[in-house]
Amino acid sequence: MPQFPAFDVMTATCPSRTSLARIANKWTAMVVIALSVGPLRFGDLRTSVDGISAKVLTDTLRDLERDGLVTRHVYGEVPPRVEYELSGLGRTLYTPLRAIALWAEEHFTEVLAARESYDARQ
Amino acid sequence: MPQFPAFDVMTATCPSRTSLARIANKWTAMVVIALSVGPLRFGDLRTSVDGISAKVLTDTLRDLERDGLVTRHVYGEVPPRVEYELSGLGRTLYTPLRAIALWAEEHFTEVLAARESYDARQ
DNA sequence: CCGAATCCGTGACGATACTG
DNA sequence: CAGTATCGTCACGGATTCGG
Repeated sequence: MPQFPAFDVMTATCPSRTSLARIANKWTAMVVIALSVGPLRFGDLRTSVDGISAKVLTDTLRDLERDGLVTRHVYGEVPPRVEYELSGLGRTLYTPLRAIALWAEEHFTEVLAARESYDARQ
Repeated sequence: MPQFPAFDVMTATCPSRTSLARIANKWTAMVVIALSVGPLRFGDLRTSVDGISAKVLTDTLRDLERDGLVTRHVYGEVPPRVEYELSGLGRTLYTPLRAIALWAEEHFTEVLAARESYDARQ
């Protein structure tokens, strides 16, 4: 087990908590991963991130835009066209998020098995 | 930007979503990181993860135990002593989680700056 | 048709008090 | 010391409706 030096995330006063909180929600990771292929418009994101509702996708994108992770381009067309793209900062987030997603894909069978045996024990 | 092949996390039916959801909450990452140094008892965890309440810590530990990420050892002593330890599976989760925490610590200034300028714009 | 705004329920989160 | 019990709040997330 590694040693860790200045553990700022662990102290409640440190503002790094706020950027950790941004990631700690249901959809952020998937949206960022979906955008990692390049700019996508709203509708494509909606089908790419399976199961997300329109409202939640808008909220997630607003938050990501507010935190400088995503940029938003509106084209004055009919029908309307809005594209979302990862910023430079957003791209730095992609690698660790992808690692989390890979972990989830690799280990979910073990997680489900552990859960089952835990529930059976009660 | 990289290509991704079989993107199971992105499909709503895939059970890997459930293990992704485990990480998508406020405290899991910090608790796992705190436990990465070795076994800790409840009280030490409580002070290590600054700001967490007893109830929420218990809930988080229960969930982690249920999913096989943490083991719980009760020593029949007075006063009671309970130690929590990362399982093998839990240790595989540490690396990606630590990467996320590092990202948060490295980039929170940029995030806060972006947020400020976004809010000023409204 | 595409994207945004409105309403609303649930559940995570948190404070406090209490028990073995 | 290591939790439980109870209650309150609030924001996340979902169905629906609106706008252009």
